[in-house]
Amino acid sequence: MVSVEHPPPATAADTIQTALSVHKAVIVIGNCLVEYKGRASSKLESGERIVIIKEDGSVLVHRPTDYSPVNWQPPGCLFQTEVIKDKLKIRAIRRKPKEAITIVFDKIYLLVLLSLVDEGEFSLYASEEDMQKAILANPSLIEQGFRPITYEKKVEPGFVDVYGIDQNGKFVVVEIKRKTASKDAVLQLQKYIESIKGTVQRDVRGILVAPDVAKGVQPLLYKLALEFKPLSPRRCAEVLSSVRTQKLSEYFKGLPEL
Amino acid sequence: MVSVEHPPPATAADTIQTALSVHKAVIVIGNCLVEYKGRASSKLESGERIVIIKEDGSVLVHRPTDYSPVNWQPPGCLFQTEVIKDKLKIRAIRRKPKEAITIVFDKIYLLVLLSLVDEGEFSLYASEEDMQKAILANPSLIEQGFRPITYEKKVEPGFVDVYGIDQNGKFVVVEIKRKTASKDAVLQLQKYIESIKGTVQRDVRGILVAPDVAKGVQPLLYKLALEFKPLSPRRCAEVLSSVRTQKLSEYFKGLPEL
DNA sequence: GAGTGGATTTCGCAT
DNA sequence: ATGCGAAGTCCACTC
Repeated sequence: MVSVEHPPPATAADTIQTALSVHKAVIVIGNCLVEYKGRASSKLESGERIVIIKEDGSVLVHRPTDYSPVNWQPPGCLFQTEVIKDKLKIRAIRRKPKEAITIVFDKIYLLVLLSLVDEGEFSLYASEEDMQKAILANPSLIEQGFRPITYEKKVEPGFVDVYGIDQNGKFVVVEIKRKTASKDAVLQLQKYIESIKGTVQRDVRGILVAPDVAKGVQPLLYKLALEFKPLSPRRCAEVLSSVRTQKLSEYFKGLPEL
Repeated sequence: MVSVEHPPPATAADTIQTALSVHKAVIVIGNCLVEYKGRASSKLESGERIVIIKEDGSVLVHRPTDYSPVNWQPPGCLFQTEVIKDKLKIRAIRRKPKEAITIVFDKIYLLVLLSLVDEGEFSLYASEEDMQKAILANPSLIEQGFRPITYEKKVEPGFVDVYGIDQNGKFVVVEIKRKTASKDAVLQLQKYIESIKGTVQRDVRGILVAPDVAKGVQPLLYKLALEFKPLSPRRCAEVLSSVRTQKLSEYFKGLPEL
């Protein structure tokens, strides 16, 4: 790791170009302008920012506040550095979609060159997929006697999260949301049920699984004769922790055949 | 701006705590573990990363690749630093939703303290809102004789982007997408039309405005008797550039009353 | 404070 | 490659 305070622009330009060519990451802190043209266009007037260029060719321009970068470029950019009138100009270009950002520094406070090594594994729990897995692994989370038949079943308007039979032999369509379910979720579920009702003779129940429902959703559920089963992603992650495997399809093994 | 290479953990802890208390930004580069618990949970094993803590209490943990941070915290966090067994532990906590990330550094390569000043104005062109404005300012972008009546009109399933009358007095519902329109966009438009047809006696046309449509959308449009008007955000931004005002409502002024 | 929809969304998976 | 939907989405705006 190399860090240089207040490097002259020419030095900075060379250093950055070299670093990028050997796939090192670069951090530049200083006063700059940014322009973007591509899917949209943007202009950012002069100010002090943190710019990160990663070894995969992604770019981030961060202002002093906010979670999200004010300008950026996803991985895969080509770079070009240049000194114009004592200013450092960095241009990052992407094909497909064709777009580019141009960053012009008139002051550079700090330049950092890095070669980070990061083999650490990242695992995330309690996604919607985890909820799906938990239900397949432990169908009684829905209700006593529920038996899943398929997951991600294709019906005309889209894909049903989980599809199964209840203890009375009725078909059950399960729609899963990891957050408070909105009106949209209910309408989606309704669409699936309509679609399935058109193809089978049996009764079809619809169950919305979510930690909560938005206001005004409860009456809608009642009106459409759909059911709600409260279930949090956290709870699902716990249930899953004892039987966690890799793929969703693994959870499907051994489900009762219709 | 202060940058320190390889600071001892105790010094780093104090420095960071002080910096955060006076709302300075901090960058820490080193080898760390990250754990997150809140809306979901995650664990990130040991590796070298760039951590940015901004003055507004947002946190970013960046790996050597990728546009998006592997872990983060939106603005408004409270911080706590600590040294345990020669390791620097940083904890960022947020209420509402209740969540926290914990970052433990066992090696610190670089510590940077910053007080960035950034008053630069940011402007973005060619968003979906720009397309809406362009159409209101120049209705013939849709077709000869089209007259907008309202925008963001509330109908049961949601909001209609632009609503108007064609030269034959038929109602027109316009759905705008700034990217290739998917099946979803068409179904949304269809929902609006159904809803409006239920309340008026006149014919209602549906026009999907987008730079392009996804494969399989064309037949769907035909089947539902909807129309497609190709229009790019870029083109709209150009049209708009000559008449750009501030608010969407400004473009609505002087629209013909029904 | 909750609900709704856009984003230069990004990301991942399936076709 | 394209399409489709989820995301610890974030964010701004409305009610």
